[in-house]
Amino acid sequence: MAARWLYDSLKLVSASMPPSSSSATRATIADVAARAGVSKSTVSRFLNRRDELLTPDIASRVESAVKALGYSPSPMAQALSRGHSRLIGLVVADVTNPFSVAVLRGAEKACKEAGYLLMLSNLGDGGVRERDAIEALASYQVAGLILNTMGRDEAAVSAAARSGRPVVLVDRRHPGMQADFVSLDNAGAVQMAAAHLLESGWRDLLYVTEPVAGVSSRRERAAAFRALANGRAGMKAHVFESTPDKPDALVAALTEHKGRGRRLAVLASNSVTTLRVAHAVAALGWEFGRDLGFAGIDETEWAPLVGPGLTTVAQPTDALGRLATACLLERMDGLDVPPRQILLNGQLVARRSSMRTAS
Amino acid sequence: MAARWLYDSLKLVSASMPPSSSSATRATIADVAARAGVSKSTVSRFLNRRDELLTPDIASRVESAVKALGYSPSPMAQALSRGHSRLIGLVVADVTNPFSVAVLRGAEKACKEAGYLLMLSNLGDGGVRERDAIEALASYQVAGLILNTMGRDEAAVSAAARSGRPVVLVDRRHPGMQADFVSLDNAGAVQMAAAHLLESGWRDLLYVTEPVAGVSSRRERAAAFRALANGRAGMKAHVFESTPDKPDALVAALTEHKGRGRRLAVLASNSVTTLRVAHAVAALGWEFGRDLGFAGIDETEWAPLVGPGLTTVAQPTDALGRLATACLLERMDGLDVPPRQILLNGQLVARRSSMRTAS
DNA sequence: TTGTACGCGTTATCAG
DNA sequence: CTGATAACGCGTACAA
Repeated sequence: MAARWLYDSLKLVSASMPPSSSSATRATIADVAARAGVSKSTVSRFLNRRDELLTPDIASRVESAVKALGYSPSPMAQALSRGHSRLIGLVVADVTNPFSVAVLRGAEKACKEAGYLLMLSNLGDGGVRERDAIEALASYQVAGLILNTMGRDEAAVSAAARSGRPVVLVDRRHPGMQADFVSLDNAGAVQMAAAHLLESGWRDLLYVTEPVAGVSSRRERAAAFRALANGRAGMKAHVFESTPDKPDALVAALTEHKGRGRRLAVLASNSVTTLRVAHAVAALGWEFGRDLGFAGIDETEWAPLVGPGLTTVAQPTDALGRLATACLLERMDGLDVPPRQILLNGQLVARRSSMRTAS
Repeated sequence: MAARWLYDSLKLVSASMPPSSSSATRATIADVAARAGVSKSTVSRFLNRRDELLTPDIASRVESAVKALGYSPSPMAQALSRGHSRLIGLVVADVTNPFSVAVLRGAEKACKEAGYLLMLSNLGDGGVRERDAIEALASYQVAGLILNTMGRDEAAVSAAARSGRPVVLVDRRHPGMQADFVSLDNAGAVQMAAAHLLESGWRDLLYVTEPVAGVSSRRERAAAFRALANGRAGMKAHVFESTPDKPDALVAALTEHKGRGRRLAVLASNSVTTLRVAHAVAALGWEFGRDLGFAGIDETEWAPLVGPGLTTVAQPTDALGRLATACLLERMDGLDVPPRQILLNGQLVARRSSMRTAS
């Protein structure tokens, strides 16, 4: 009875308000119900499951009430009620990395198209652990998680599992995590770049990578390079792990390997190492194509502008982002198959850094 | 009475569950209350307003219950109840722009430190209007909005106002929007760069910008350049609006202005135009420092690597992002002063593109 | 087909 | 100082 009274009073209040008054507070489902002279459930049903038969009369009344009030449901309340929101959590190891941003961009587009919003969590160098990021996101009842992380945090795996939400990994695998995986075909990309360098006449290849420990994509690319090196005769191949703190080491490695022959080319693991190599080459006063061959994974807007132009393998970043989202959406939709693996091909963008110039 | 019965049964249920059982569903405040043998209100008070005196005994009981259950409140439910979430909405015109990403990074850090999460909305080229983005974010009860947008959408202003949340504008003003504004000191940056070029011996300055229509930062920078040009005698100054679709126009403009004298330098409005100019220069076979002086706003990781190194004015992107969030936090905290304007100084990074080389 | 009543997890207002 | 109870806005069995 008390509830009944309250309901009626609500009805009066909202009915006595000017139709499209810009009241400080947004219209609720109760307002719509009152204005249409029906119950909240009817409005809810009309909004969610239109297929369920509704009396045409009532349906149109609700419809016009919704329109008149400019009503749109509160995602928060929906999330609380349904147990999950229309939010997708994205954990990125480093938003500074152009690759991550490009993927992010693709994912954001796909999310928006599907009516989802993106919650972003960046694990800068700062202390925030992957596990915490995942839990923070999960506490917002995200519908799913896209992870592009360091991949070392063991606790992250359990946190992700505990969240009970579908997860998709991008670029970096996470041992033991039950999730779809979307990535560049790393081995293929490395082979493509290396083959291109060899065909262009370079004989000694130096693979420059960030420390591979713990990061699957780095490990896979380096492994592919090594495998390749073993396969071919008459080619020298070395791997150098570069760290940001001591650029001199890279310069030293470059000069050392160059000394052995006149056909040294560098294969850089990604845009970060590409940058380092370019710096080292500048410091040495060398020129790409003449003193050193070069190809690197990751296309960037500046690749054409450095030296004579840098040869790269472009990743399909947009597709990666979109596919990751697509996987998630399928899982949310109930798809129940074993973890999938989606590998996309890179595309070689040949520029002059890989072309041998008269010396 | 019915409620009482329900409450007791709940107590039993949760009490009969293994303490740290990984139940599928997270612990709620009711679970904690039951375990501690107190009411939900008490737990809530303990969590939110510890200052209100609590009996030590009860406090410790609640504390241990919280710990035992690994309880943490549901932000969703809190938002529903409080009327606002611990979410901050960020609308970016173009995540592809490194400047935006850098700001985003600073903002994300500051948010995380303050216990807020970032909801991202990118307005790619795609049809999504600013207004829709703001409304989508607002519907999630965001505590505040950081806007770095095109600034043309009139509807956005009203949408932001209607949201009732504090707003801070970054880099781009929005006419009529009641909000704090955080940005580079555009006039100062342009003056700094121009002065540097003139001091370095360049006499004819060409300012290259994206179309200024509707974007405040572009307009302000261009205006500053024009003002400067009027002030100094013996210096020629022109403005060129570059569009992405026809790069030839830029090449033409460059050759045209160069024809008039031998001391032409370009001042690029941001990293986007810098890229375009670099492409044009490459196409012309010119060399920075010898055939053309150059300075551009926006420091990038590749600036040192293009040609002899590009002179730039670095924006304090991280500070911009942090300050924007700080403004927001203050407003959320109730600060009620007229819209503020925070202008930060750029920093000149002199490289060889601005140094005249023997020709 | 439509309405009632309750639950989702918190906070806040009041009694006690 | 603590506890019952009503919101917050919505979805949904269940009843009618």
